Formats: sequence, C-alpha cells, structure tokens
Amino acid sequence: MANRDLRRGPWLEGEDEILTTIVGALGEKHWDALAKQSGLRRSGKSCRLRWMNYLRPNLKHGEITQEEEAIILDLHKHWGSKWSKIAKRLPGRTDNEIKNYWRSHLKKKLEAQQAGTKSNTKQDTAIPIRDRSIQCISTKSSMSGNEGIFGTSSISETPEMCDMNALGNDSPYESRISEWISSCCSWPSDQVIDDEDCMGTYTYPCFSQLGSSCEESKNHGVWDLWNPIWEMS
DNA sequence: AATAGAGCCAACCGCCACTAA
DNA sequence: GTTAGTGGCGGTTGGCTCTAT
Repeated sequence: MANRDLRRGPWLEGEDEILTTIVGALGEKHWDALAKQSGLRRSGKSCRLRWMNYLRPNLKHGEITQEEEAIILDLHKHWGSKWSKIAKRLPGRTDNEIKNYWRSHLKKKLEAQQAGTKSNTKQDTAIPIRDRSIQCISTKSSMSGNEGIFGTSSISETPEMCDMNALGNDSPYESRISEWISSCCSWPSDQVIDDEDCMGTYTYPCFSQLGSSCEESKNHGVWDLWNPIWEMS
C-alpha cells in the first residue's frame, strides 16, 4: 500500500477492535504483514504502537502512583532517558507514558528541587554499600502497600546501590539471586529481564512479598543472598 | 462568555540495530 | 560482505482540554 493511502491520526473504536482481533489471532509480531492482513489502512508501525501503548492487555491507564514516580525518578538518574528500559521495571506502564509523565511532571519537579537545593550544598551522606543494600530491600518492600520509605532520598541517592552490573556480569551471587528470584517470583509473562539489565530489588515484584522489614527479608532468604555481596564490598 | 496560553498525551518521525536473503 | 526489510527506541509534534484573564 502506498504511504499516501495510509490513515493517520487518532484511532477509531472499530480500528481498535480489528487490531485486537488480528493481534489475538496472529500474535505480537510481523506488524507489517499483520497490518496488511487486517485491512486497516495503517502502517505496521502504527499498529504496533497502538497495540503496545493502548490496547495491550494488563496495561494500567490510571495515574502514576507515588511509588511508581519514585522508581521513575531513581531509574532516570541511573539510566537517563532509556524509557523502554525504565518501563520494563513498571509493569503495566509504557515507555511513552513514562516519557510523557517525565516531561510533564517530573522534569519540572526535579528542576525546582535542584534549584532549591543548589543554594544549600547537598550533603552526600555516603552510605556504605552494605547499608545501601539494606535500604534498597526495605524500599522495595514498601511497595507492597505497607508503610514505605518512598519519598525519602534513600532510593534516589545511590543509583549503583542496587545495580547488579556493578558486581560484574558473571558474579556467582548474581546467578544465585537470579535463581532465587525465578524460584519465588510470579513475574508477569510480558516482562522480560535481560541479563544486561539484571538488577535487584525493585526490579522484581517478588520482593514485595518479603514483608516490610529487613528482618522479614532475612526470613525469606534475601539476607543470605545479599550477605556475600556485602562481605565482598 | 470569549479567548489566549499552558499542560497533557496519543501518535508520528527518523534513526539505529538486527536479521534474512 | 552487502542490502533490504522490519522492529524498537527516543525525540518531537499536533490537537485536545483545562485554566486564567
């Protein structure tokens, strides 16, 4: 189909239904072929985008929560504008949504914060890595809806604190953590964790099963996994 | 009530990486 | 090794809604 024949602009309800049906039948791949087969006068790219950002099951369409906001802020510090990477850490959210949220809410917020803190030079508390890790686990635990510590600086101060990459890609401890995670997680099927990104704590929903304290985390085995890492540091 | 400006978000664009021929 | 096709990503834009005047 020539480009000029392609429809553009907002999607109609009928188009959504057709796309949903055809993706259900053919799967989320071969978007060009799928677009042609559907009879929709849309490009494959357009179909993919509509599906990924709006029609896909399990998408959240509500407001970004404070917890999600904290994660976005932290991961943005860590990765910059790697929106798709960040989106993978927030099940049900799309890269586009996060990007828009960042631009319309967080960027200004952050700039205002920085402007405010510039005058009184920030004290870097230089938390030892051991303590950072403890904080990190506690932080994730708060995501279960228990009283949490999001909103404090603990999570955003130290991008490396939960970064498994910092330990080296073939760390035996990373493997152990991965094994443990896969044994206890009910990771959503649409979530893909690649090795390169494999970082701990709030990456994994299963941590929310751990209760709200380090003590409880201990009881669930996290302590054993992290301990050797702390010892190494 | 009218209107201008700001904010927000869905969708598009262009580039890059990957893969198959 | 080269090329064309495709998918994925980040940046940008257009248009709708909200708010202030």
